Amino acid sequence: MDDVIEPAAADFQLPRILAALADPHRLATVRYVAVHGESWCGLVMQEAGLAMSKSTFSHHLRILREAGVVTKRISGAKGYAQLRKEDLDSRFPGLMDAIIDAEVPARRA
Amino acid sequence: MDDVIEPAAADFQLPRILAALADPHRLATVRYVAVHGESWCGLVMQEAGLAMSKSTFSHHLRILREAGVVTKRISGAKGYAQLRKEDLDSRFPGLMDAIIDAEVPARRA
DNA sequence: CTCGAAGTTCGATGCAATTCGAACTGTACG
DNA sequence: CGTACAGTTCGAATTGCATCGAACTTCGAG
Repeated sequence: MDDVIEPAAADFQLPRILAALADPHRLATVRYVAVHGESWCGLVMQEAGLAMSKSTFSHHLRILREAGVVTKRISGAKGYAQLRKEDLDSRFPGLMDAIIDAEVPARRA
Repeated sequence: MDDVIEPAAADFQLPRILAALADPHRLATVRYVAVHGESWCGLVMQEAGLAMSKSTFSHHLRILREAGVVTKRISGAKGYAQLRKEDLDSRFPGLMDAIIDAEVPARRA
């Protein structure tokens, strides 16, 4: 069921990581787990303002995992996503900090 | 003829910039001008190892310009591309440095 | 065991990106 | 002026991406 490959840090590919982060939904997801640490996927969807179906979110999370940006841990029926900050920093120092700390354009409620 | 919009730094959109950099060809282009400074487009195509038609390169350069990553200057019949380093740094400090300084995977000749 | 919650997978669909060649515009140079 | 060079634009073909609903698995709670 879970044959998603989460690559080792040595196998990270910059274009793939950038592509994973280039989608606004995925960027919001990454920002959320960057700030809140390991988070339950359901909460991420709610709190990160992602209006999409479960299957679509699952798809996006897969992209992030296969690029090496996040890991997923399963506990019971729930899944928890976490940013692979150390691995990312080891391969691309400063990249995630720059992206996470970037000024977020004001979003009107 | 040249109605490509090069956005002001204040209008930069992170997802768009990341998407522009996510393509290996465009990433190689950016890296080249980052190292060599303002460069003639023809040279960039040759030296950056881009095996593509002129029209395709023109397309990629447009993506980079519209995202705000590079500027183009026309001198006579030739065009010269330059990285908008200051503008990029002002909006996303550390981002371009991280990307430019990233270890490039060895490419076998 | 049964039910609901949590996720994944599977088509299908619609949209966007990449690529090319051909035709065009404009510059430089004999 | 005519030729070659530099680059853009325009379809057209191919491919990939985002999205959804439906069906399925798995876990936890009764």
